[in-house]
Amino acid sequence: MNQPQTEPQPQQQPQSRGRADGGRPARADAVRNRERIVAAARDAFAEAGPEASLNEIARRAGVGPGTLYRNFSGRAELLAAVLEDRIDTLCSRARELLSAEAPDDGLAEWLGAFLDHARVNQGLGGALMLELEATGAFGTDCHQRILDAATALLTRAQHTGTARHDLAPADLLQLVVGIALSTTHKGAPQDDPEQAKRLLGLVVDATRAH
Amino acid sequence: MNQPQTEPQPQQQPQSRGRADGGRPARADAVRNRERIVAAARDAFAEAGPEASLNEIARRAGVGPGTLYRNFSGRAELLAAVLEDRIDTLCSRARELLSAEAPDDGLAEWLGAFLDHARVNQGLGGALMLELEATGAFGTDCHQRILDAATALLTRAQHTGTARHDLAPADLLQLVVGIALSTTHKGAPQDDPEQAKRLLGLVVDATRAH
DNA sequence: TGTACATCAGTGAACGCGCGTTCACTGATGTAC
DNA sequence: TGTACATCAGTGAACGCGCGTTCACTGATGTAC
Repeated sequence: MNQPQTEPQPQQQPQSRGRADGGRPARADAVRNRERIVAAARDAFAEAGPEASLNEIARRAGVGPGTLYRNFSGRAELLAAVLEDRIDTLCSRARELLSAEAPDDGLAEWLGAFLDHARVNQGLGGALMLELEATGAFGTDCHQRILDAATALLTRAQHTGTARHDLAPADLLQLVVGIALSTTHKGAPQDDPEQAKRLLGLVVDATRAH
Repeated sequence: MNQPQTEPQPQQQPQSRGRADGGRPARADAVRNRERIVAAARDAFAEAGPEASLNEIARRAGVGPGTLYRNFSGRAELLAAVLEDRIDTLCSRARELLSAEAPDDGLAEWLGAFLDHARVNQGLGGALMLELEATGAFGTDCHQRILDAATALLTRAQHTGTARHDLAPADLLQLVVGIALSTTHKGAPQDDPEQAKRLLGLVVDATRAH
């Protein structure tokens, strides 16, 4: 029934971007640190996968763990930051390929790019994109944007190319994510990009009508 | 230069099977506990994936952690014990299907069984089988046996069926493992056996010559 | 331009947690008589 | 069959570890004058 005596003031809620919502421009060192954290996270996720230690990421970025938490609410948000520009790249690549000469080839090439993307971070890129983000706090954007890109390319290949009509974009993506996951081993003994390419080739073949 | 004072005697090295190498038959409670540990591990791996807590497994089996270590050198050996009879089943199924009427169908059906197997334990079954075992202490048996089964069925489908000849058994397995991995989500939000079946259908289609 | 000040990002020791693993001890089991 | 004994499987508290996360404090930065 009684209020806590020492209200420790909220503090510490993660800011949205480079600029505080209300007024002040962001401090220079704050911006720099945010960038360093994202860069460290990119490396760490690529090496150790999506479950890389957050303390380790902070250490690599040369900041205290508290600083990481001031900038990001947790792992999911950090992942999203890392994935964001990768996804931007994929989406604009899709836009280019939509005006490619052969729709089938455009689809195939984009799937190759998507596979490369999904294989970084030990396939987490793809896996979390399809899953964590859907439940994540910051919106379903990433997942949806990739799905939209795939849908556009596949639809075109179905209408003016030779892609089979009984194929859902989500299934196609899931299959490629599977290739990414199965070809990036846990402890990274040796991954095999050649095998990944071969497997993608099989999947691409499977998209053609009979 | 001086020897350690209290040599704590070796003790505790895991016994091979139900019978001690030298002489004595295994004690009744020892056999019972081993079985309970394997059963608990089977459940735990299925629920929490291959990284399920070993202490938790011991707890479920109603034994102390030390007992687990008396019976198994560690996670890998425990996994192998769990996988062993699953793999036995797959191999004998393969033997049956080798005399199936339509080689293509035999291959397709076995791949379905393999997919089911790989999806249990959150795809670990497949993943670790293809990887950990190769480096594991107890032999490359599991991996090799699965590969042999797949090779036999695929070879037959290539010679007397319609399977394309430029397809390696290992690639085919890897693709199916990928499906297993990508369709069994991390936190098990909802896995979707239907999607897994659809994806397998696509892969099976991809095995047919043009 | 130079200085005083308020803001708020950064710090990092510390917490609680569950993990894998060990080992001195206990006691159930099977054996010998 | 009944009893004494030796073996060795089982026990579980304890260890060290790294994790995610917190928060009282410090001090760099940008602003106002």
